[in-house]
Amino acid sequence: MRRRLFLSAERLIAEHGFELVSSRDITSDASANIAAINYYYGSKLALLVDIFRARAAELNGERKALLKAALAQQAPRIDDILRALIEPAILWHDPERQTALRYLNRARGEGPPEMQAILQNDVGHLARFVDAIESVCPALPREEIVWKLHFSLGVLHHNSAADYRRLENLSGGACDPGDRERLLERTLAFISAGFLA
Amino acid sequence: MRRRLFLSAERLIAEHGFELVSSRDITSDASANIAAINYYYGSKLALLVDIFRARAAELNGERKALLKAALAQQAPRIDDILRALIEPAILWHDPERQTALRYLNRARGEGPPEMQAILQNDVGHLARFVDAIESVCPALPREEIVWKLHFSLGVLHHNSAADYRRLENLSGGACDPGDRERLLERTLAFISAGFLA
DNA sequence: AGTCTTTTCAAACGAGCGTTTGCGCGCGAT
DNA sequence: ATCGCGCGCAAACGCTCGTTTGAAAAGACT
Repeated sequence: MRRRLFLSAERLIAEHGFELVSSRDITSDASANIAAINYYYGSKLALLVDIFRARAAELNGERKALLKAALAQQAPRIDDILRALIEPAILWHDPERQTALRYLNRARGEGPPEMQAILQNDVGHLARFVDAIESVCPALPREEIVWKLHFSLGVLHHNSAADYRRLENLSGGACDPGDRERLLERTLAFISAGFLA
Repeated sequence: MRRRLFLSAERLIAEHGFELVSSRDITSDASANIAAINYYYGSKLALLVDIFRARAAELNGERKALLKAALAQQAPRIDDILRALIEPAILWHDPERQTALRYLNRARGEGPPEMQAILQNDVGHLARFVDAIESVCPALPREEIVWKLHFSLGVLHHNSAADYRRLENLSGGACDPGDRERLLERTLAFISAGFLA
């Protein structure tokens, strides 16, 4: 039942957003009683933060592993490092992980203040990427690296369903965000160019 | 009174977000009665959409004028076009316009569905930029231009107070988002490089 | 079988929300 | 002086929200 609440909450919020999903929506989707959320998680907020922590840890774990592999090469290039940052966030495409990604994306923008505080303060995993880029491009001042990483995350996070619908309206359907492999290459090309400028 | 409600709603929402500001917050900030919003605007939503439309029109009007000026040069470069896109959104720094910017930024992420629908469908002003870039770089396929414009808007919109606090946490205070002129140049350099890659 | 713990359930609680009501004030025009 | 009207106001309405309650049901263990 705990797990069912977790998955229902995650899926409903990924689809409709944090503001539009009530405790009653979640418990009825999970075929549970209204009181179940408070019984298992203490509060609705605690459930949502639990989901957020679990999925963020999963994502950052993959990033960390890819970064380690990239740095283990004998001559790592900045593309490899940036790829380790963005690949999991673009290529997760089995249904459960895609849902998890949409949940995390929403949490960034519309999540409760407690989540936003975590996002602001937990920068350890990003600091690893700053260090990695510094080791590969010693000429780049650290301040410059942080700024460009900030811009790159802007590109990466600009990936909500609403953003895509605008993209398709603008291109008359020529741009297909469903082709994740090409999206990854396009994104990587764009931000790599920004770093090498 | 209409104007007072407009400005109070805009300022409070820019500061605290759409979800945390109630009709009672707005009317009490404007020294008005709780019924004033419905009397002057019909509903709270109508007021918020009114604010959104007014400020978006103001912003896009400035962009349009700058774009026209850029294209009037005898040999316009892509930097000039991109600058017309991002300069108003970065350099507005008198207090009222800064508030307006924060309101618009929030509307993009946490605004009510009606606003998000406008953002998705009103792409005319962006189409002008696609055309302009096409006229300057005829070699770039239109699909490519739209993708890169999409990425550029990602960089531009990654500008909330929360994003900046993370940036400062990550850089140990070395990055100063308050220096708007430098931020403009940094941003322009990053996205221009992406277009020329 | 009996006891104790864990889980499920219907019902209600209190608070906050956006909105509506209906009365009365003040002011300009007749 | 009074009528009409735009406006301001206190109060209440109906609704949804997250949470709590207390008892019934299910399960575990001796």
